[in-house]
Amino acid sequence: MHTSSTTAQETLLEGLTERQREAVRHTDGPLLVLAGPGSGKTTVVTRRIAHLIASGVAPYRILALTFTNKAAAEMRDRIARLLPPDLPGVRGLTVATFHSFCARLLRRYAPLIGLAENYSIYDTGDQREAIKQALKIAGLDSKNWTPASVGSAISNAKNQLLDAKAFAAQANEFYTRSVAKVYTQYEKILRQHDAVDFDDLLLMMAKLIRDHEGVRTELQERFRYLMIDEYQDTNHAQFIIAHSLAAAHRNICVVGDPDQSIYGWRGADIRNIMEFEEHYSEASIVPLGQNFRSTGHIVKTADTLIRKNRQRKHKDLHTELEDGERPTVITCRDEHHEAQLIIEEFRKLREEKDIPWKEMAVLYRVNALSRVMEEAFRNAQIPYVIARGTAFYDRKEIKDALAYLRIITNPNDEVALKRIINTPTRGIGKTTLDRIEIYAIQNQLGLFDAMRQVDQISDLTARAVKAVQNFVSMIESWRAMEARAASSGEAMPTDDAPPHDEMLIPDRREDVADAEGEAFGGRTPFADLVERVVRDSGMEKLYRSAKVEEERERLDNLNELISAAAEFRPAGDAPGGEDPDREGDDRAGSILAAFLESVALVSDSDAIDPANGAVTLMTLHAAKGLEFDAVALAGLEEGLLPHSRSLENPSDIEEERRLCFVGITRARRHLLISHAQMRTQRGFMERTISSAFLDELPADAVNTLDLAGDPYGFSDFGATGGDVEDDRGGWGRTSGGFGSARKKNFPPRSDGGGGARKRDADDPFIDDVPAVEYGSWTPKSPSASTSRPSGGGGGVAGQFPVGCTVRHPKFGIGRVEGLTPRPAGTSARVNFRGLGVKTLILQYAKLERIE
DNA sequence: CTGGTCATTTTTTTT
DNA sequence: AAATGACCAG
Repeated sequence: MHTSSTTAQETLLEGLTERQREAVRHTDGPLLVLAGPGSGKTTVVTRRIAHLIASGVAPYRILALTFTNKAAAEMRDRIARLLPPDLPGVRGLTVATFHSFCARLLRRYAPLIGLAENYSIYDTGDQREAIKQALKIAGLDSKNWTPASVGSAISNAKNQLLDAKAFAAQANEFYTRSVAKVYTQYEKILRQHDAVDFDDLLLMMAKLIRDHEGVRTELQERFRYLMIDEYQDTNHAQFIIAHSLAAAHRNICVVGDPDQSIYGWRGADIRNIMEFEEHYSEASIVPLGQNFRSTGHIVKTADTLIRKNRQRKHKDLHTELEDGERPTVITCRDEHHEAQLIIEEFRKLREEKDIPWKEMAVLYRVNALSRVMEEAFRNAQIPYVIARGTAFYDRKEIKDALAYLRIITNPNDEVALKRIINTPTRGIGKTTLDRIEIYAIQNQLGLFDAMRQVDQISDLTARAVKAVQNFVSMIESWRAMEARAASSGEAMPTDDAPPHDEMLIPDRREDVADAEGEAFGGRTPFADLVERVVRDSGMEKLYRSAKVEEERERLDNLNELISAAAEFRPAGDAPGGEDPDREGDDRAGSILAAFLESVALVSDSDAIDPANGAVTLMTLHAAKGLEFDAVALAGLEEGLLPHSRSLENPSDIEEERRLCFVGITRARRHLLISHAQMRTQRGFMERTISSAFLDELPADAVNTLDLAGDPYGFSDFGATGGDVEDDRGGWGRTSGGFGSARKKNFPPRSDGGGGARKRDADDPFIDDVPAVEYGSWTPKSPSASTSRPSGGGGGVAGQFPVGCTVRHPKFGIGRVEGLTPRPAGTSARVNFRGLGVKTLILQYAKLERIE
């Protein structure tokens, strides 16, 4: 036993430098690891944890905190690989993000602080809604007070651990006093909704530890060894949480690099890492300056740049690798040219150096730059992925579905409720909602409770009452279903029988056939619930019958959500328990709650999947912690990098410089830095000024190349009209974007890039051309997309089948392209000559069928 | 009540 | 350019 762990310990030191070993071997007491880029930080951290375990520390006594789920997952994974697979108790190890750690503990200790266990987590969008409401109540004009600016003021306050009361107490200027008013209202709203925002997770956790000695000692008892990654990015609240946890045993190991602190705007306090030694005078400090990642010229470029920062502790950055290729700075004409040149370069690297696409990345300061890049990569037929992890969960249909799910667990989540109360439309319009709200206020009820008693509300049409009642009982039937699932062993796969239930909509399995497909066999009651929601809510029907392809794709996304639900397993390492061997399955809430929590806390960087063979496009922020053989750093222009918002404050400029430093140090061997002379911003093409950072790069380590006059930028889009070899791009002529013409003109995309097509404004053949002159719909091409068996259209619809020609008193002659039955009456999409498509309600529109 | 059109605005970065 | 908010025909 002892021998085996001794050898295990030795194995863990293999292949490390003396410095690295020092960090790995360290066990007790405070430790600061200053880890420069590419210095083997993750290796050191994971081995250190494995080493602790090998030295006899029980895994459940260790807590490692990161910033992103991806970092946590990777750490967990790498630690697991360092340990014998059968080691007992490994599952007790807690590796989590700050936010998810806090979220779970808050759930556990919710009653102590008067929080509902089933609380919702408000994302930025939800937060915005709540703040809007707060602004209204506080009586502030939303003209001068944008939800965003107030929101960030509130966020700053929360990061400083100032709650509304504390903030108000120290607010003496007009501005802060106003913010204080909104803040107070906002908090009230959150509490009424049983909701917390991201900052609350930290704030409330910090307060919980501070104010409740029992909790504090319990957690200190359990987590004897604390590890914090990316420590330079911690804010004050996180600082307090970490140090309260460590106060008793002082076994705190923090790892970070002040030069990579890029989250100051989010409240990260670089002093946390700079002053670590002042907080822990007995701390050991291990600087890791040797870079194992990048070749010499790249390291020198990065080092030279970062030395320009004044507020900085000097750190020696060096490499023993060969000098390698020099980074190249190129000047381009405009953003299109820039994208072209990057693509040329990547192609060359692939062909000549055999570098795979997945080892290449394009980095930029702002997401807005991704559009042009994306388009260029698509046209060039190079596989690419955009690191937008939230993108999936940002989709309207997904947000809607999640709002439905939220309302199941938390009836007081009114932001969710309002979002979906009439989506898809079910006849609960604004007037109805207003009346319900008034009733709710008069009777001191929550919105949902008010809806439960709609029949008590005067002035509502019978129709509206009925609609509301249906809505309420739909939600309640889901709730019943969820409760049943929760009580009957939820991890069990279901037998195929759908839970029998008071169904509002007959459960037609055939409808679902294609929703199942791949998820076959792995179905869980929870996935069934999600599916039910998608179906009962009417979303399925809505999108299935949509006429636009883009809309119909939303159904695929919803199916993806169902699959995600089927695969979802709550994180096992719920912290806080007393039982060492417990497998951590002690979450307070249901699977549903855990799912919603995990979904609320995903980040962009979580989505980066190294497995796929594609070039990665992402922001500099998202790139932190990653590395690639080849990196292109785009948009090195004043106003962009450094960003215009940072120009006033010298310390903000330093953060921009660090951002640039982070970008440079992502590259292993090839680095291309670009700027364009002209760039389209806010719809206008403007002249740019090259970034001051470019002048700070070492002249002897980089190549500079002015390609603005370069001829081979021809490849642009302007390739007007006639470019014969490009027969796939020709939007225009044949298609004209009407009728059956679908947007399939682009080469197939690897990833759901889908939309964002661009009109070629220069093409004389499209736009403003009356659709009728283009014969595409004269022949009876059974335009696959629009033909629908007009189901349930009812009376009038039969007279105007899809494809027939009609006359409208005002719009003239047109052709019916689609019919959509709605409660309000069937609507028809009619393409009128010279006017384009209009949507008309058949029963009102005075249509006349001709021919 | 719905959905289109028109007018107005834009904090970049993210848990 | 794109996304939200306000307004009116059907």
